[in-house]
Amino acid sequence: MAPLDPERDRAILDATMELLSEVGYDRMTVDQIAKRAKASKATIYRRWAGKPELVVDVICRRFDMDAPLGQDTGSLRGDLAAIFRSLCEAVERKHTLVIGLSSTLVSNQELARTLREHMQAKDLGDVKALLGQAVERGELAAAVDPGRLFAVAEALVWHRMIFNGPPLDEAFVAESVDGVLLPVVTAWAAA
Amino acid sequence: MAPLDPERDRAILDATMELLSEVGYDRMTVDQIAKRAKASKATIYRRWAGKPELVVDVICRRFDMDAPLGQDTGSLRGDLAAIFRSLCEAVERKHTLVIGLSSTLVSNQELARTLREHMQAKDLGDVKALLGQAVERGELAAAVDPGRLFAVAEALVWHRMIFNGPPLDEAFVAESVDGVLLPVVTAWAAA
Amino acid sequence: MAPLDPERDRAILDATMELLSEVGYDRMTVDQIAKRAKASKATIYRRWAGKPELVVDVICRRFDMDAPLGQDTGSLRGDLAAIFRSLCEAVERKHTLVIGLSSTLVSNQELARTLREHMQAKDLGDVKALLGQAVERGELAAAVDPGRLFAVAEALVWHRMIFNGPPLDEAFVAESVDGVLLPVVTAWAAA
Amino acid sequence: MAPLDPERDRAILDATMELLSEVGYDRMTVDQIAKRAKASKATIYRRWAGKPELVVDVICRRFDMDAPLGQDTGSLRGDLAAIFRSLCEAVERKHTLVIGLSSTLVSNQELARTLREHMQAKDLGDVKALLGQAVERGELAAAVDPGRLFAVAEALVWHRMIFNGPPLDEAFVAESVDGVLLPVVTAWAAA
DNA sequence: TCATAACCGAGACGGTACGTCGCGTCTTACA
DNA sequence: TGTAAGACGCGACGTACCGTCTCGGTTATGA
Repeated sequence: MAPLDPERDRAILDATMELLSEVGYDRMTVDQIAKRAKASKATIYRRWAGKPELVVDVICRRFDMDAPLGQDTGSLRGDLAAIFRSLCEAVERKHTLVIGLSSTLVSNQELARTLREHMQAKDLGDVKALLGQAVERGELAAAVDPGRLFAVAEALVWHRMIFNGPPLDEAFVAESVDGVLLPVVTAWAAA
Repeated sequence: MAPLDPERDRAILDATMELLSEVGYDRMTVDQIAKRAKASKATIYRRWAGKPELVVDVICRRFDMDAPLGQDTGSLRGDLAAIFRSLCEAVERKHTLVIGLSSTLVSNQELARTLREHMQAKDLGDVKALLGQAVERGELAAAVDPGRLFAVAEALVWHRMIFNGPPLDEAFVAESVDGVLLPVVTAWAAA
Repeated sequence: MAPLDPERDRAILDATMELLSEVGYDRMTVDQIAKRAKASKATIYRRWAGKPELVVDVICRRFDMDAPLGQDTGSLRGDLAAIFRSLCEAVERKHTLVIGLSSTLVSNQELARTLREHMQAKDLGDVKALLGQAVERGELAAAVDPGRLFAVAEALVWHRMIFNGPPLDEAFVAESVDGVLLPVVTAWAAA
Repeated sequence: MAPLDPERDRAILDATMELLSEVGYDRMTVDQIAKRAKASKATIYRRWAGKPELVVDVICRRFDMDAPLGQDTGSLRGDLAAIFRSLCEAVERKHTLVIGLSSTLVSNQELARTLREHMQAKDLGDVKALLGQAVERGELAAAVDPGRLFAVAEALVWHRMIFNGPPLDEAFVAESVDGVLLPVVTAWAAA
């Protein structure tokens, strides 16, 4: 057992994940994590330098698990709405974690960068596919950069989440898709 | 001296402002604030309900001090760029403070709303003016909601700040104005 | 309340005293003390550097409270037995405290000396009186040093307590008085 | 190598001995012992039930190394003084260890008895011999119990050590032998 | 000769207590 | 009455030590 037992890693990360969702970052206690993971605090602190680092690790490892978010609905607007709705759900699930970390991120650029890297990643395949289908259907004049579009969508969702808070309802989806994403993507394709 | 001495308000707010910039929200202590302001903690807690509320107040009061951000540049694009650039600067100056607060904002919608109200306050007059001038110049088919536009701009800036970090350079301004703000505002005016 | 509240001192010292008697030094916890004294650990650590120092303080303050131990029984043997029995009881009450401290005493000569000073003190008035009465009754040829006699008695009691442990029964009293104290005091008087 | 390697015993006991002298019982750590002995904690706990037991064992083994303490000086007083002086030296060498153990001894009578058995072991032969010689020389009326006498001597030495601290000088030896041991042993022989 | 078994070092583990720190409340003395 | 000073209860933090355990590696018999 000399090397740190990966089984304990998992138990601790799981417990942390659960507690983050249940009580939030601030009210989550290291003792609670230890108790729920049937671990001791020493075991936790042997792996992570502190509570923020542990939570960052949780987020990093869990962020790639997103279910695929694209569904072919037959129209560009429908596809965009689907993907935007799915993004809302993902953010709504994780915003407690990320928000709770933000103050740490400011003072620890290392962690911030690591976290950012794990927050982007994939999904873009789906976005690219739906944009391609829109071109085929004649809804778009040309292909556009899926990453650039996704970034705008992400910006809208996080902004809403941070400044207005949950919930992210259907009206917000409609407003965002019709008011921003469709105009923007249309303009890009026309350029 | 019966009413709360406004001189103490200022000293406390100043001390808080300084410390926020120096050590960040988490590492800033109420005792530190009291000591630097040569005040007692009682004096602080007689005015604000707690550390987050105090900091929100700091931000609210400082946000109104923004230099006017609209300059008539003669073109819609120029005006939008100017206002966007000014927003970037404001966020760049304050992002440490706001980021440090975000975890509180999520769990305290009251504060979040208050903060948001103070963050847009005066800006909208300028935005509305520049949009009006664009209509007069024939660059826009109709007036559009300045708040809605400002929200999109804000989303882009904060997203960039949180996910990519500083700095916010001129390329980002151009990309945002040409790629998002102009298409969006044109679409809205055409609707 | 600015200076350390003496009322809290008392509550903490009392709680410590009780717990020492109930569970002993090793099993006594600072949290237990705090809880029983309805105090916080911070309040305790603001006054004492640590658990050993607190307990030494308890002993120092409580050690002088010994009830007078001499009763005139009409014979030297009876008086010696009474005083020896009373010493046994005192030691039996305090041995947990003193024993529990001994390892600390070794590494902290300062504390050790302080403790020693508080462990001797008075009582000798009673011992002197009974020895005087014995001279008057003709049981002793001359007066003897009460301190020297008390030291021998103390040695016997502590030795028994440390090496054999409790209880200190009547057989031990008889053996000590008849086998050591009486021969010794007789020899001293005859010299 | 099936039986527990005696070489490891020695290394561990030596390390324990050194550390006891250097930092005292409380601040001595099992991990420290293991590291200094280049052993693992498992190896230690395979041999001893715990830290106190290990230390008791250290003392027990070192106590038997005492140089023989009886020397025939030709007189009872001289013999008693010699043996008492030798006891003083032994205690002075070991008092740090024994003092450090006393709290354990109180709560663990088993260990206390074991320790006590090892502490008197061989000595009594010498004591018995010197008492016998005194009878032969006509200095004593009858044989007396050597264990009982040794217990009194031990009590005096430990009491002095605990309550007055080192050093144990020649004045103390004279006072003890002439003031206590001789009167006591004479009284016992006359009974 | 090789396998079986016991030892060994290393060090992770659960648990418990420690002593520290920060928040928000409260009390006192002064102006 | 408002203020400066600072003690207080509370509770989380991160550390240290104990005694147990699991892991490979090595040595020493006995099949």
